[in-house]
Amino acid sequence: MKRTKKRDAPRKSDGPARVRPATLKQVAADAGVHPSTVSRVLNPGTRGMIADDVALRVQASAKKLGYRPDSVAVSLRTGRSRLVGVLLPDIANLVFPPILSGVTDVLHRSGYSTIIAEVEADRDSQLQLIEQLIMRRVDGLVLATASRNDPVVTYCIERHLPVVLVNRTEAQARVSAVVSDDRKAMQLVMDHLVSLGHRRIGHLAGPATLSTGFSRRQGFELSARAHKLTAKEVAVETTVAYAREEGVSATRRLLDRHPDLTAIAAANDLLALGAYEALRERGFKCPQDVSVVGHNDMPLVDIMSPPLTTVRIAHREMGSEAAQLLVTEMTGLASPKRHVVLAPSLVVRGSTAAPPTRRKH
Amino acid sequence: MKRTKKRDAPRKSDGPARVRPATLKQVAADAGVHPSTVSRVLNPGTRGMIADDVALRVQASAKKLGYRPDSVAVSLRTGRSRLVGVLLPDIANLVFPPILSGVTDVLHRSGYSTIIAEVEADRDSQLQLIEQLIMRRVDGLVLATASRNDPVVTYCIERHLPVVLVNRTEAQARVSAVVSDDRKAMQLVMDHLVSLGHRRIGHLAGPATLSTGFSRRQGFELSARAHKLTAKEVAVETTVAYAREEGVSATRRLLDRHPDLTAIAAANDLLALGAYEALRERGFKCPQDVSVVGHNDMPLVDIMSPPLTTVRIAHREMGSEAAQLLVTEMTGLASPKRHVVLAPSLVVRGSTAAPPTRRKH
DNA sequence: AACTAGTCTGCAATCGTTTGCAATAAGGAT
DNA sequence: ATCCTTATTGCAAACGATTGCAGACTAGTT
Repeated sequence: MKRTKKRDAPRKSDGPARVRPATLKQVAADAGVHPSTVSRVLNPGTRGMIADDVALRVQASAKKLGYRPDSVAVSLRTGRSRLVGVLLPDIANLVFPPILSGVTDVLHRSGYSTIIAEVEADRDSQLQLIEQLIMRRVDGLVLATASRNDPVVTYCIERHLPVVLVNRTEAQARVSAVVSDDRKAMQLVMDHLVSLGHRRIGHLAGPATLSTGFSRRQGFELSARAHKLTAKEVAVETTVAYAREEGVSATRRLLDRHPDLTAIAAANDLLALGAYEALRERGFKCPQDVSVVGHNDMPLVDIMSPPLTTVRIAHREMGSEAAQLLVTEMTGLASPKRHVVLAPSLVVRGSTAAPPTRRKH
Repeated sequence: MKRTKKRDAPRKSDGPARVRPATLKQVAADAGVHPSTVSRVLNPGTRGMIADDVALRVQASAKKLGYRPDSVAVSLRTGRSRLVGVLLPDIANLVFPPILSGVTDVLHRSGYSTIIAEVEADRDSQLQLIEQLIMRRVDGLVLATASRNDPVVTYCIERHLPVVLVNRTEAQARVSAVVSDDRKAMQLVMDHLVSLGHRRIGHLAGPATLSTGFSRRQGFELSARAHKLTAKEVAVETTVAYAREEGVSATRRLLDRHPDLTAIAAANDLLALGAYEALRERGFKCPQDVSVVGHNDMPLVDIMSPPLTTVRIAHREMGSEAAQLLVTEMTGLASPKRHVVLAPSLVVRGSTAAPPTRRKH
């Protein structure tokens, strides 16, 4: 008995045979042309090379067979994957979902898929993760994790991998970034507090390694000076992470050192909520005794008691803006590193009021 | 002048030449062996085929050149991508980040990357998205979006694509799923309320199309019957989405129909927070006049006023469990569809108390 | 001494596209 | 009629890995 060299696919059925969609070759066979012709018809850039009648025939076949290009093969051949990596410090932090949402929305709209990774602060694990993403040939990266001096950014620059920073930026301006105007934000906060009559104001600063922590503190100090607050009137306590417990302990320290302050400007809503706890614990009422201001206007702070006065940042827009930047940067061409600074706004709610006329002991 | 056929790579410099890592062939050349040998050395499964001395030499070369397998090429050849898709209804919903976190954690640990997509309820856009993921040859899917009768699940089954549902499940049990015991949870809630002395209890039900909405309502009704509450004593209002405003309006309707109820069991924390608002609006105090119970124990509900009594679900564990299931399912072999049901627990806080002895008018 | 069995490694095809180059045909200019 | 463009399509080589098959060599058996 003579064996045909190759009938169809021998298809050794290892497990449930995954149903594969039609391939270029099959479409070509159906339309009676060469695979390359099909490719050219289907790619907008080369569509013009092919005569209209042939193109129509090919498109018909493609539609008939339900052809979808295999993006893995495309990636291999072209070297671009239409994948971008998004690195987040903490998915569970309420600030990031809107950013992420904005990022993925724009990217999907531009035909990119996103690989999302939550990374620890640990540098080595970060680099390892980037390695993996590069292995997957991501076309670009969105970093929401940048510290003011970030080795990951350096690494990407060396690898010529397009990167956009979002929310946090680094000290040097080596790559594009989209951030909120943190200094300006603190100015708004201070203007508000001072106009209410506060002069003894404390600041719960974020980590100094992050641009948000650094710049907000700077904003606080500049603004304090602008309002001619003395060194005795203002106080700063630094935290090592944006977390409620950090806010609690930092507020305690603040109150220990300055028992007579009448307002606290926190670098972050979670810190502010921590302040709520610490104040309650010490028997202070907010806002009657001490006013509190947060930062970020994250979900639910509007229904705390008291509703938190805070700085609103257009997080979603921040994300979509960053994605937009990345898309233009990935399409090659010149890359004029851009820095987009979004304007924050103050949302006044119930946690700020005029300071008490006399300090209760 | 004679042109060398191909010196190195002609590398037409379109933009900044992306730095490519070493390839198999280069390692092979360095070690003086055939590429296939290198492949065999580096893949644990075939490592045994190669003599130890050769293997050592190859490994040395690989390390020296910093070789990393190109996963795109691997995908093309093997048909598996080590990518899984994760579909979420709403990244900004505080319930999903912990789930996501659990999922990605386990998957990364197993060498998978995750493509995360936020999808609209719209079925067509969902299917289109799945199409895209299949195009990318994802090895499996985690769905946090399942409705009780979900076309996406059907689609995946037809495509023989491994799927695991998380948090929400479908009415039939065609695929593996990890969910919380929603009926049991409502029983805990009702036991708590009844033991406090409540009998006139309202339920803010979630969408009936979702297993959570459906089962929690069912749990409520079964439990009411078990406690011999009459049809007049209990009331249910359905919402069309898990959102605060929905909670507000549904609570209004509930109070309109049953002005004398003393407790509200919500199918979700956001609905419960909506109830807070509606109650305040009508001049009812929680928990003095009306007790409220939520569901999910999402972040921050512990510092609301009053702190919300709610059902705690191990969301992160739910995610990691689901990922685990998916991993075993993706490794092929037999796939014994499993249904993991996690036990919920009641967290009693300040929003529940004994009913008022007399109803204030 | 010949034959069989067993190790180890190389060969070459393949996954599904894209793309430089060559080939063909048609049309216009001379 | 010949030559040169120009438009259209096919050919075949990549991209970087995996893998069935076969060849070479060693060792063991009769």
